[in-house]
Amino acid sequence: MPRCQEMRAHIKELVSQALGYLKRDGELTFETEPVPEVERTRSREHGDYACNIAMVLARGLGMKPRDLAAKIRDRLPDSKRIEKVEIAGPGFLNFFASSHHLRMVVRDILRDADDYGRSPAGSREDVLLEYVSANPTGPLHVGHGRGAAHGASLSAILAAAGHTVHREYYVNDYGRQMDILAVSVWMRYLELAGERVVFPANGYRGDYIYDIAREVRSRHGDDLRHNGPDVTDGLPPDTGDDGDPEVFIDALIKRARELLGESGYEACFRAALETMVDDIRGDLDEFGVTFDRWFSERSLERSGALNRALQRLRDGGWLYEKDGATWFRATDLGDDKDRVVVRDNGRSTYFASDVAYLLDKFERCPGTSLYILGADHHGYVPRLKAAARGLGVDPERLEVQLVQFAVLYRGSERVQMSTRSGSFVTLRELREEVGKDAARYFYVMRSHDQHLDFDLELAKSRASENPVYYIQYAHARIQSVFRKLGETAHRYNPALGETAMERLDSDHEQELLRAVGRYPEVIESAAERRSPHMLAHYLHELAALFHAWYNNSHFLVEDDELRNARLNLINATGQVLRNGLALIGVSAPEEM
RNA sequence: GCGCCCGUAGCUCAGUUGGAUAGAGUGUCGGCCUCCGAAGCCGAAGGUCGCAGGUUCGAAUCCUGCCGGGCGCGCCA
Repeated sequence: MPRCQEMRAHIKELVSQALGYLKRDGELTFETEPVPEVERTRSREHGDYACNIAMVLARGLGMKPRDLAAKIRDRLPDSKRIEKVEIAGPGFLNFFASSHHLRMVVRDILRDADDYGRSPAGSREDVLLEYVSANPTGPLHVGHGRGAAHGASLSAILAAAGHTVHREYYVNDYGRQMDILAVSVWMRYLELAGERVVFPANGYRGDYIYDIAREVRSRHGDDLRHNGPDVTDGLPPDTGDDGDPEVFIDALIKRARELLGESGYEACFRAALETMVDDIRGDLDEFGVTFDRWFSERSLERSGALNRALQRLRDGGWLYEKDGATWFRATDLGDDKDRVVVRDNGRSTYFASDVAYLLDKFERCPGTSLYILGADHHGYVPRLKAAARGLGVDPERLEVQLVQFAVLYRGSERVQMSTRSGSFVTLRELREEVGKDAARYFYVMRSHDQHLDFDLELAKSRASENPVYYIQYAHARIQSVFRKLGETAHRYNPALGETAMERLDSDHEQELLRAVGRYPEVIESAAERRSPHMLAHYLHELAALFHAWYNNSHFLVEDDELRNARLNLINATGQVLRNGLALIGVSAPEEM
């Protein structure tokens, strides 16, 4: 158990005991046992921890808060971890940590090392996170990047806080878009084979389609080749006055299935799907974003999960037939309209798959199922909640986190994001330009429900204005001090430093001690609020405290005790920076 | 029209679920390298927390109504 959590629990216990004494002696009476809340203070002058119990209870007891606070303080048991307790402001009890406590914090960090700040695995509920889940119809773009960075960072933070985490990518390999992709590949294949065919207006036009087509050609030769006229004759017009690209592409898909047969069509389809999923997986791997499972939408039908989910809704009386389709009575469950689950052509909808996947998640994960969605999907939330209710699952177990868009800037100039204009749009290009570390940090440095202005120039800057370099530089500087130490006659002696921790009495040192001790609370809080940006901010703050101290005083002094005490503190600081950066997928360089 | 999100320093944003004198970065201005990495530090200036009510010991935070911005309302995925 991290010491700071113990500290808060410790103070709560002290206050509870004091209240108990007051009650026993008949000085106070409560109807229900009060539960004290203890929080970190904002500024040093208010001590380290504050308790507002006197303000909460004063009214019911007909007392002035400060008077009550004084009574409580007088009965607080002694603790070697508390230096003093003051009454301040409207009635706060301010607790000042003793130097003994601060010494323990550094010792714990150095002892726990990479595990400092981590709670025991499995000590909290299971959480299944689904993130990215972009359609495998093209490369990931910078919009997906934020969801990926957010999901990966949050997963790591939740795991560090003791949750058992399941990370999943839902592969939409079932719908019409995939058919359009398959046909796009086939059309390029025909083009490469020398057939004269006009590419459909609604097809996927990216160069990667040619790559896949070439792959199909090298594997199947001319086996999938058909004459141009056979492919397009008799189809409705694609473009022009009475053309309709939507109608055309559907007809083309039908024609492709007829001409190619099951196995030929499947060849194009599988080549397209596998290439795209591999590409996305590789892209995310390089971004430090990984998954425990890539969940195939198609598998829901094959495994019977789809029918099982629909049957469950039917059993609950939530399905009805109308206009040849099967509808889900979502309006009775909080949604604003009923939803089709099986179309009049007999094919199930995307939403039906979602219901089945949702049920599957609930069955596999006993805790919370967390969706990380782009903000443009917020309209989807009520129907997911309705689905949970319809399945007979507590909708509280379904949690949705909406991630707002990222807007790219080059300096003050906004980067137009258009596939057509060719101005860069893929995540891969972003990584290549600014690097993985900067991209990961920038994506999570703002609250997920806030729009993000992503400045490419700033992300590439190698100066303190760039928060990533600023934090990494603090870490590199710390390692540099130890390298420098190696060039002197002195050797680092942590045990000696530990006996002299009370020598760290300057404001800079005290602030830094407080900050490194706060780290486990930051993890806990960031996990609870599902807010990786809290960690990003904390790391910047920690780096700032270090830089200020570094510029203010010298570490490699002649005094053996003081030098080793200071080395202990910067060693602990480096450890915390490393641990925190690891959670948001940013490296902690030894030198820069 | 209905629904969701957002309005905090010139700009970009925090604000520990209702606490103390609202904080960082950046920009502007002024300082600091004979010294462990100046990729850094110190200081100054900068605010009607969109507006108006309400809730209470206490509101940037919760409630209501406006104003302004973004997004969503398919038998698409």
